[in-house]
Amino acid sequence: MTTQPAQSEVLLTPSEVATLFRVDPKTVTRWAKAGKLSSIRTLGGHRRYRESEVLELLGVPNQRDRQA
Amino acid sequence: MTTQPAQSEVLLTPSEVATLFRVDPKTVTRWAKAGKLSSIRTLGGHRRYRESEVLELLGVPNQRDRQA
DNA sequence: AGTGAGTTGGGTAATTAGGGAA
DNA sequence: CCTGTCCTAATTACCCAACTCA
Repeated sequence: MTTQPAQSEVLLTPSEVATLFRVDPKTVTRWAKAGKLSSIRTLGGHRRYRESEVLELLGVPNQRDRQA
Repeated sequence: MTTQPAQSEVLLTPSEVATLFRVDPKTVTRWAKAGKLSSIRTLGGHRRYRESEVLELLGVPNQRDRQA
């Protein structure tokens, strides 16, 4: 462990999230627009999603909260 | 490039499962509601089904349990 | 600087959920 | 007991052109 960025979060692209949920990328965009999924924007306006949040919604137990 | 982020289950839509079983999609929904088939929900409430589980129920030998 | 893939936006069909009755 | 169908409302999928990303 050397220089660990403060809070590095693994981000997923719209198509990656869409693949996980078996939906269209556009649907993921609607979820973000509806506030059901938090999104981070690139400087060009493209959306990125937190992997931890997506996996959580998919029902995949998180490593940090595996005591739940 | 659709990089696979994490181990993801391949999911099937209700109509796809219905086609495989030669039943109405509504029937698949009843199976899920009765707990006979596990389902994952999209953020909009639509159900998705695990391909591995469906194939298992169809009698297709699973690749992961091929040592059985 | 240019190319190809991915994303965004808006608009319109197609699926799905839910309950209920045959 | 199980399934297929009818109904309405909600969600999702595919169409386009323009922009961003790597």
